[in-house]
Amino acid sequence: MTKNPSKTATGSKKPPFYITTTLPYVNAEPHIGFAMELIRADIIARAKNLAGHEVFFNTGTDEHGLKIFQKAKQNHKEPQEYVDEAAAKFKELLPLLGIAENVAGITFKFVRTTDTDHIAAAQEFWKIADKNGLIYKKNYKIKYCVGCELEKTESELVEGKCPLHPLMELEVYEEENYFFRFSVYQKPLMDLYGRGSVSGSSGVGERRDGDGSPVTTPFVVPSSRLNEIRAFVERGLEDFSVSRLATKMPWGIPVPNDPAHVMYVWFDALVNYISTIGWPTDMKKFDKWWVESGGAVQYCGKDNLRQQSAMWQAMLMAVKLPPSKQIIIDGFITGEGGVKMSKSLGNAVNPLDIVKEYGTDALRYYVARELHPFEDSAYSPDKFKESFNAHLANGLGNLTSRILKMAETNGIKYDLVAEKEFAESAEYKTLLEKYSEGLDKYDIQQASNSIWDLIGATDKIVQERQPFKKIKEDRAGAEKDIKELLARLHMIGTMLLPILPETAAKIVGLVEKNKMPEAPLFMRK
RNA sequence: CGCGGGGUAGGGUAACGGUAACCCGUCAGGCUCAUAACCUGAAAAUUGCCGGUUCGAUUCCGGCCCCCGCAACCA
Repeated sequence: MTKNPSKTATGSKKPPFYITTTLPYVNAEPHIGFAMELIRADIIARAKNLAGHEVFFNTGTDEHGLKIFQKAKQNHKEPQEYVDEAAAKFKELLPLLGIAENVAGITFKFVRTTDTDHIAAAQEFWKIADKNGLIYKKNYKIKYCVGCELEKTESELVEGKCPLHPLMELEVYEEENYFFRFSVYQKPLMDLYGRGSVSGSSGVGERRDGDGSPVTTPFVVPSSRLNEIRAFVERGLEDFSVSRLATKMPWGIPVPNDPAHVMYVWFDALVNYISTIGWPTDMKKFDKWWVESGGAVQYCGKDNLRQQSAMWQAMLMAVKLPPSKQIIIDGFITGEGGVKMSKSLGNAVNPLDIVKEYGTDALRYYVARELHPFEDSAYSPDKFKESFNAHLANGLGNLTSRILKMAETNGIKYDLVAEKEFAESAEYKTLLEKYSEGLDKYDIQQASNSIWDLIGATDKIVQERQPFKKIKEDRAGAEKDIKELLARLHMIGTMLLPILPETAAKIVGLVEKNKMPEAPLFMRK
């Protein structure tokens, strides 16, 4: 088997591919950050599917825990009622973002941590980890600020005091909790990070893709995040609490054989990555999507680095399951000037407002090309509008109009001979390499840039060869030019398929039917 | 000395030892197939500060200043 999917011989089966987002916690409205994560995962899912892989695409909602319990109470609702409504809201987002819910070859799943099969899976997971000796009970010191009437974590304290009530002594009491033996996984985790990394490959038990080829990209992408988690694990790990007293916080999955405790939400939520693909009841399905595929590619924000790349991996080891395939870390979307987005600052952006004004593909374009694939990026309405006008209206949309107008009025049709010729050109090969390499590295911006390189080069050709003028004295020459332009446009549409599915399908369709768009693809704003 | 990332034209980014590149915006010219779109050209950066290594540093080393995450049970 070859490592490069594009080199796989026709007919040989490509391994299944599994990609997932994190499950957003439903204590707040869907925000732009989650929309971004979903769009990116969707682009990768579609691209893999188009490249011939069968794809499983998972997303959903995380619905247990104290914050949700409190939020439900605030709204005078039962927790279940509250999360049902919240989950529905997140689900509504999917079609507006153009998520591949109904695409042939992509199995889409929206998992909720309150689903009965997820609850059963989380309990089974706990039982196995417990049986393997990785869960134990111990007294846990709680620091309680009487002033706030709240428990305080170490990170909330300033010099050992509650910053809001620095004159009051914290009450300390002990509570029995279950703990996970995270500490024993320091070495195994370091090994995991070492393997498959570009530089420090150990050569032993390398991570393998479903077809047996070694995974050559780092376990955590980008590699700066891999360094970060490595440094964190290297400093030593402490066991972490994985339960809460049900009397204090009943909204969670009951701990097996101990109804006095519920699972801590992280422990519960992370299991979704395998419960969603049938573990532990449908092991055939699980094997396909977790074992044959080489595990999940997990998109998450940088605040999730530890949970995804350390805690979850250790948990998998505790139940003797193979690790995830890769963790892809996103940056955050910030407001203008890199200021954190927040409701209180009033600079939070609702993805639905953008979709309403500009359309689904415009938002997808912005995420794909204007946001840094791994670092923080600033969003501003002005920037959005500028890039929309420059690249979607003036760039892609206008190019489509001008080429199809020439083709339609002169009755010149797209044909495969011209397309084949262009596909064999050095120009196209270079672009395609940039495009595929970008997608392989999860650098969606690079992949998108290659398409806009082609758009720019094609605009230039129209200007230089002037087929609209040439047609008057040299019909054959102009026809050849226009056929090449049509081939180029067709190629642009094809490359755009995973990124702007709706627009891409439209372009491909128009070229094949030799029809000029009835209305501009993107109206200048 | 907690850990990590970063400071490059008006804005956003790239290059990472050898004339500082790209996109947006601005200005001038060209074209008329196209969505006042498109093409060409120009202006615009002493690459955070100070010192060192080097024939030569944005790029390597040391120090300093500033910004942004994280610092574990916060989902």
